[in-house]
Order: sequence, then structure tokens, then C-alpha cells
Amino acid sequence: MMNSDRRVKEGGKELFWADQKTDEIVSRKQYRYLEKDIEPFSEYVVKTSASISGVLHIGRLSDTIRGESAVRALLDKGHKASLIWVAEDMDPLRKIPEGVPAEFSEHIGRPVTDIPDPWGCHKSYAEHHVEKYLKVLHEFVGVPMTRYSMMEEYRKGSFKPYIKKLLENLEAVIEIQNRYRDKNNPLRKGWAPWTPVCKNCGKIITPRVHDFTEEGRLPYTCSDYKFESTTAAGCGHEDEADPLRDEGKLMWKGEWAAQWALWNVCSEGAGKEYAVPNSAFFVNGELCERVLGYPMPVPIFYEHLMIDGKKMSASVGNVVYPTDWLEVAPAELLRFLYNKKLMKTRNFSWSELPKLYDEYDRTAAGYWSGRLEPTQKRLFEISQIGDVKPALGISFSMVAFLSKIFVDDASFIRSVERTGHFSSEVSDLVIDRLGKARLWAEKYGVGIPSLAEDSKGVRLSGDQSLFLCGLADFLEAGEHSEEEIQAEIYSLSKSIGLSTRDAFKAVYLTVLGEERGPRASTLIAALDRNWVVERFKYNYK
RNA sequence: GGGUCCGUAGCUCAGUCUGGCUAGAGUACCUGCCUUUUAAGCAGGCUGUCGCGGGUUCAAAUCCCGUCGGACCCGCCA
Repeated sequence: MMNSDRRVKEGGKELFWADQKTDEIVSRKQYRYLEKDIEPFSEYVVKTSASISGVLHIGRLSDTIRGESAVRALLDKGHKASLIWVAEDMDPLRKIPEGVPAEFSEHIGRPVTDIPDPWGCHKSYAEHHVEKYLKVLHEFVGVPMTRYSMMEEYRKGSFKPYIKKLLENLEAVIEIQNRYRDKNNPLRKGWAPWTPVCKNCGKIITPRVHDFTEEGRLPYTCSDYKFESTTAAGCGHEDEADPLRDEGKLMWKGEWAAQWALWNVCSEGAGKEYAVPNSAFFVNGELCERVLGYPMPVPIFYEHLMIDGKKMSASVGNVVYPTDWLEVAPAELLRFLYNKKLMKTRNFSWSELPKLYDEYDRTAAGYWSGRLEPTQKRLFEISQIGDVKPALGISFSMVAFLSKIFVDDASFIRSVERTGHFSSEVSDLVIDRLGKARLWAEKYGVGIPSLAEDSKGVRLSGDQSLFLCGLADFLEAGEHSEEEIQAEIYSLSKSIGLSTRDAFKAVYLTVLGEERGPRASTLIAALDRNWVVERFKYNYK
């Protein structure tokens, strides 16, 4: 295209978001909240984490995929970089997900590591989910991830120095938090940034700390805690906890900061709800810098994915699991979707999957022909896992369509070979796409035409009927190759004086009820001979 | 109440930070071509108050102010 490189900005700043982040990460000099220089990083660590209490759906892959893209962008620029994945397995269970026995409601409020595996195959509820998460996560990620467990880190004592610092500077911690809070609703008296596991009932959300003793101990009372839709019942136990010895964890505003400082995190993703200056991201940022002395990471804020214009939720019943995705689309396609501009709401729906495929294919074609704008080029590259895959010339919707007509792979491949889009280089990809498209057409593909029930409603001209009848005679006369059938269509229509266009139309209307279709000879050859003959003759009057 | 983000063709999306040729692509739709790829290929066409209103500027989709619509944050949660 004549404008294709008009916008190529020479020597300008990077345009692809992950490259911009790289730029920001490596070039920043100062703390955000302090007049202090940032010490050079020996390695750029990007963090992604997952809460373990719920199920893993594709929305949850967003943070990891985007974090991984940031790592890739850093690596591509020659920096040392890595991705760490943190299981938030010290967090309390908040509600009972589908498939978990109702009796588990007694565990609400307990750290997920301390809850038994409802399916009995792992040591704990947390381990069961972590293993499931990681298994599927690796399908969507290209760089290695270092895995951490919050529970293990707490038990190892990794957070002790930070817990100590936060408690030593309790006044500052409270002052910072109150500055971000509603002025009429400051933190209650006796609040602490660390919460113990109740020594009696083992819950982590119910102990309510109400003091900080001279000896550095935290007295608490175990009382009910209300989540959005559930309640963790407190046992009423009263006790004292030692934040440097006893089981417990940091509160979220404080914990995030401690994680950053512990792992030297330079960047982390967060949903758009954190993009506001008074969000937990920035509260942690300020705590991290002022109290822990570590520069807050560069945030990667993003919009959440919508499904059919709605939030993904079990109650709406529109949850898309990674396995659902992989059945009908490659991981690259989800990466592609997530790596587009971050702050635009993206909507996904099963019926529009072909459009996403088309956009992806078009980008792939542009990539290989070298006429992509730099942003799009990077988008495509970073969406890949492993080598950059070749572009496919046959669209997903076309494959879906063909899959409904050619039920066996062989006739599908014959049909595709005709188009010239089936080379040995892409054969695996095309066949893979066939499997996905076929499944998609079955499960979600409304409006994909298949063989017409009958041809009663089809109105044809006399010449068209004559043509079909002649073609039927030809087919009945003996076995013919596709080439011969195709040749007959042309010669027969010519002898009748029918335009090839109307001849083809007659075939498609009769067989599919549509005006167009795949290569006619391949279509006819793939169908049952008697069925075709009968169908063609029915229209002869 | 205070604050953040989004709004570009019927649809999917680039372009906005860093102002600059007549605002783009694909798709859909329409027209034409095809004696052999008829949902393919080729050629052409149509589609926009860049949410709206002001301002700055030689020049605004782009910067500033306001406004409308949508999403979201300001907790004893994460």
C-alpha cells in the first residue's frame, strides 16, 4: 500500500506498549515519592501472580501474558530480564467455587494452603489449583517462569525484614494509608499491617488485631468477617501473636510492597481499577519507597476482557476456560488479543472468533510481506510462542465452512489444495485449524451453512435446470475425476448458453441453498453420487 | 463528592503520548472480469458530524477547558 510506511517513525520512541514499558523501566532515574536515585538493576524482574481461591479462566491469563510480553520486550532490547509467578496461596478462601462440596464453607477464611484438597489428589486445596494453573499457564507463555509460593516464603521467613520495618514505622504506615483514604474514615485504632492466623481455629481473616504491645506483640480477637457474599465465622478466641514468629501474613497494602522489595520487581501488571492515583498500587508504591526503601515498580495497567459485553462470571455462566480456548484457537490468538492496546476494553464472543482470526491472519500476512507498521509488527512477534509461524491464506471461517461440507479430512484437504493455500510448509497448521474450526462450528458456529435440507424453495431458470439435469446424467454415466467434473460444468453450460456464473449458482443453490460455495467439482466429488444426482434432477421440470 | 481510563466507517481495529499531505486497513456491501481456484483470484466503487461544544495554533482525531455516554477506584478484602 502506498501509505504503508508513512507512519514509520524513524528514530522515534517505541510505539508498542511493551517496548514503551521497557523504555520507561530502564530509563527511569528517580523514585516516585522520594528525591532519591534508583540504583541500577542487575536484572529486570517482572512479577505476575494469581489468587488461588477461584477457578482459572482466560481473564486471569491476562496479567501473566502481559507481564511475559514486558519481559520479552526487555530481552529483545538485550537486557537481562525474567518473569516470576507468585501463588497467593496464603490468602483466605472467600467462597465455595462450583464443584467444591458445600461442607467446605467451614474453611472460608482459612489460608488456602491449610484447606484439604476437595478432590483428594493433592496435599491441599492450594496445591491442587496451583498445579492446574501452571499446567495450562505454560501453554500460553514463552519465557520460563520462576515460581514462588507466598506460604513458603512466609514460612521461610523471607518477609520478616519487611514485616519488621513496617511495624517499626507503624505511624508512617498509617499516615500514608490515611492520606489515600476517605478523610472521614481513617484506619481504626489498633490497626496493624500484619494479621495472624488464629491459633485456635486456623483462620487468617478473622483475627482482629487491636493493639501493638511494648514487646512487639499483637493481641487479637477472632471475630466474624464478611466477604462480599460469604462470612468467615470467627471463633471468639483471644490471644497474642508475634509477627516475627507466628503464622500470619501482611495485609494487602504492605504485602504488595514487601513482595516488590523482596524480589526486586521492576514492573507488574494490574487491572485498570488500580490505575487511579489513590489505588492500592500507589499506596503500596509509597509504602514500598518510603518505608521499605525500594522503588515502586512501573505499573502495566490494563482493561479487563469482556465476554459478550459482560464481565466473566460463574453466575452469568459465561466463563471461558483456557481449555475451551485451546480447543478452538491457538494460544497465540489470545496473546494477540491481550497484547493489543491495553487500555481499551476488549470484547470476546464465540461468534466473533473468526474475526479475531482474520485480524490475526492479516497481521501475519503483513508481517511476512514486510509491510506492517512497527507497532503491529511487534504485536505479532510478541504474540508468538517460539518461532514466528507462517501466515495462512485460508481463513478460519472458510475452514469452518468447509469442515461442515467435507466431513472427512481427505476431501477437505483436496479442496484446500485447489486454492493453492495448502503447501507442505503450512499443512500442519491448516490441519490444526481444521480441527479447531470443526469444533467451533459445532459448538458455537451459528449461521455456518451446511448442506441444504432440500431444494424445494430453490427457483431456477429453465436453462439452469437443464444444466443440472445434464450434469446429473454426466455423473450417472460413470466415475469421473474432479477435473472432468469441472470441465463438464464449463462445457455443458457453454453448450446450453448458460453463463458459468449462473451454472455455478445453480449448483450451490441446490446443494447448499447459497449462491456461492467452495470449488464446485470438489464439492460434488465429496458428496454421495446418488444424492447429488437426485438433488439435481429434482429441479428439472 | 474527589479521581482514572475509554468513545474513530455497519462490524473488528490502527492512528492520539510526540499536532502536519485529501483520516486509514480489513471485513461487510455494490459493480465488473474469469474456456477451469465461483465464500478463491483480479479490477473498481460505497461507507465517517474522529461522542458533543468551545479554546490554543498557520495547522487539531491528536494539546487545553467544558460536557454527554460507558467502565472503574476512594473498605476490617485481595
